Amino acid sequence: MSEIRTRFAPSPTGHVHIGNIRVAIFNWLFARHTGGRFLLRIEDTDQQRSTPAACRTLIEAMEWLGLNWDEPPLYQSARREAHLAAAERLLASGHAVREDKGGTGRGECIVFRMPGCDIEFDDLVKGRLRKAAADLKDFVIVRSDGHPVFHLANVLDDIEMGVTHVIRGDDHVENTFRHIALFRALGAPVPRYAHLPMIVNAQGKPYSKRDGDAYVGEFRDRGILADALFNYLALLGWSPGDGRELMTRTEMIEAFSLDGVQASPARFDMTKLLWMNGEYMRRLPPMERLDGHLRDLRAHGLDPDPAELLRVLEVMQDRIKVFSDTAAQTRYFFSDEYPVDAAAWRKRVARPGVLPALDELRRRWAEAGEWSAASLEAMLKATAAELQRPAADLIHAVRLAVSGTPAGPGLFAMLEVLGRDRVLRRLGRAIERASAVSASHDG
RNA sequence: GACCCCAUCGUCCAGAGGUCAGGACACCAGGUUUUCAUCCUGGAAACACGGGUUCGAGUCCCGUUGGGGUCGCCA
Repeated sequence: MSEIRTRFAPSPTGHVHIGNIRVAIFNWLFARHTGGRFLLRIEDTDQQRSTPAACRTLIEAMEWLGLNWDEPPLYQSARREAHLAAAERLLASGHAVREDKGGTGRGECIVFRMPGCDIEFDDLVKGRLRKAAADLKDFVIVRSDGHPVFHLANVLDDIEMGVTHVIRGDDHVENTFRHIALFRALGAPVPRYAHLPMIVNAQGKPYSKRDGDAYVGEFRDRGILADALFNYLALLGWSPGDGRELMTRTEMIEAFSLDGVQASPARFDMTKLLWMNGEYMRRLPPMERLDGHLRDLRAHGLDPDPAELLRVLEVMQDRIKVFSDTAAQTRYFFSDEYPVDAAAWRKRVARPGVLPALDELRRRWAEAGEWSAASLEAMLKATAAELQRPAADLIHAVRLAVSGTPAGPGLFAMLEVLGRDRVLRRLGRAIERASAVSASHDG
């Protein structure tokens, strides 16, 4: 019984908040670090919200993040009889009484009597916490409609599961005094407690429904990698102490300790998460990223051949930092319909002397024997030299003409992937458009 | 209002009485790159305030201010 057992005990709703999932991460890390067990309890006693779909959402989120549990999950709703039986025992032992609390006329409920002494405990992150008896009030453990209340169910299930360390959100500290009294009245050992500070939004305020980007599913949909989110969340309120930030699961497990947990709330910083996601992204082989990129492209009405996408990813290198940026950054590889940066166009294409040069280049590339990055580059430079223009002028113009944007991968690698047909077609189209514009200006 | 908790660069963390208060993200400047991203170099940037304790305080104590949590027959 000296084995450490932690648990994550969410009440399933359709959404899993990042604050909650971070609690799960800390429980998981602590269990894995100590060689203990990480358990899952689903507190599904709220009939309205705890739908099967909500439970599925929760489990999916945990699986996505790799938060595996070591024993079959306990569904709190299945424990009702046990909860009620325990309430009877508390009644019998005099720890609880039946009464119409507050005289509501709703009938009798079961009220737990606080022991009347001060209660204190050593919180693993906040230190010694104490509450005077006068500030501790009796509370309902079974409602007049016969339903067990959270406090009772929670404590009883922790006993049932043999939980040794309760790691939960800061918002539970006040409950802990009552829970400790309950454990004692029930004759069960009191677990150790660790209360994690809350995560607040960019404004430093507690998260509310109005805040976007706060549900685990939204991060996944947006293309954030599970490992990146896990790593980022683990670092919110905890650090290994030696400055390491990008860490593997193994490294985090090895370094994790509740001593290193911050007692003050942490602000969620999307920018840093995005940076971290980029770091994880670039370490991923293209083959492994394929699905994520494909999903974004399809969501934007593009459906490229995987082999072609692979070549595109190759030339894009680490420019795409989150899956959801894929279509925006690579559309021109898969479709002739892509936006054109008007300001850049004016600056690099609609310039005197550029059009004839582009036209000459198009003629030479049309007759090129070999369509490779190296030969294309050689031909462009030769052309520029002969026309006595800086190669950069042509390079920029061609880039705009074939991709519509001034930013992107190395031009020649890009041209090679684009292929001769598309490049010549777009060059032609660009020349046409540019001369039409300049003609109208002249007239 | 009562009870409790918290307080180091803009943000996340280091700092367990003696450090030029360190790192990361973001930001700014320069370099590399045909562009962008990457990469490299450099820079600006913090101990909330006031009292103590101490030879010495970001570190300990008290107060102030500011932020947060809880005060349900919700979980």
